Amino acid sequence: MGVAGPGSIPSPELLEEFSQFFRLLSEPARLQLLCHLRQGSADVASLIEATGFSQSHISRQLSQLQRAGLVTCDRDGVRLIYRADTELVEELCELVQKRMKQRLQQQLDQLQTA
Amino acid sequence: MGVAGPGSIPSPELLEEFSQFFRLLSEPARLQLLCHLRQGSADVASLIEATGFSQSHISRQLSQLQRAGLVTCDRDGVRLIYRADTELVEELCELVQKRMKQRLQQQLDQLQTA
DNA sequence: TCGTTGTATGCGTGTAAAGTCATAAGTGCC
DNA sequence: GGCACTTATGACTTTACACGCATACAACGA
Repeated sequence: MGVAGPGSIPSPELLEEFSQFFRLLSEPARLQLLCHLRQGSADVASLIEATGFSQSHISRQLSQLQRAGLVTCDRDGVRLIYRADTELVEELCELVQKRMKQRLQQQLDQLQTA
Repeated sequence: MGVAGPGSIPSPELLEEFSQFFRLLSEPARLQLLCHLRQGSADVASLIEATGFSQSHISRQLSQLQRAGLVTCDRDGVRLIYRADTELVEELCELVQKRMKQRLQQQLDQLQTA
């Protein structure tokens, strides 16, 4: 039994929530930020340095991730130190990656048997 | 050790692939189609009936899902019977849902202790 | 309090993708 | 062959959002 019992369709609201979450991860910039934060907390300056994005862009993306609880921040004087809770994201990415590998392997097998 | 070794950032290409996959799930319409197909294979007519979307829209969404391997189809005469490989999607959604519950529970606890 | 530094936000632009309509392309039946 | 039916696709409009610039806001130090 999964997200909803077989035979039932999730409500539009729930579908919307799921899609909103996945939308967060559908932007390379946000995934990139999460990846950087995966290596440890970082202040905004270093994220700008690492990604090349503008300060305003990074600020917006981080606030989105923060709303979803994927990121938190503590103040260090004036600057903010961001930290990512990447456990979930890593699990999700691993599942997807596993699937990607499977698919590529299948395509490879098809080419070799042909 | 996760998607990439700690200390390394996934390549832009890999980030792009991940984000493309998540983008597929970031659209309620596509999630909805997957949910319907989760209950068993279905032809396009029934999907139109169930969702209210136009035929062309459904066709496009299904072709996107098909490219990603989340959906396959067999011919039955003129019409196409679609089938979903929803195992991955269900696992992903369960992880996300687990997280949603945690977050809501935390917020609830905060309200109750306050 | 004022200046400095760091972060958030209003505004504008550009682009990607949703969604519809009309129509082409494919499939089976006569 | 032609005809009915199902799916795919080109053209189009509309909407959502990334992204940067300028600027407002917040926090610290002199």
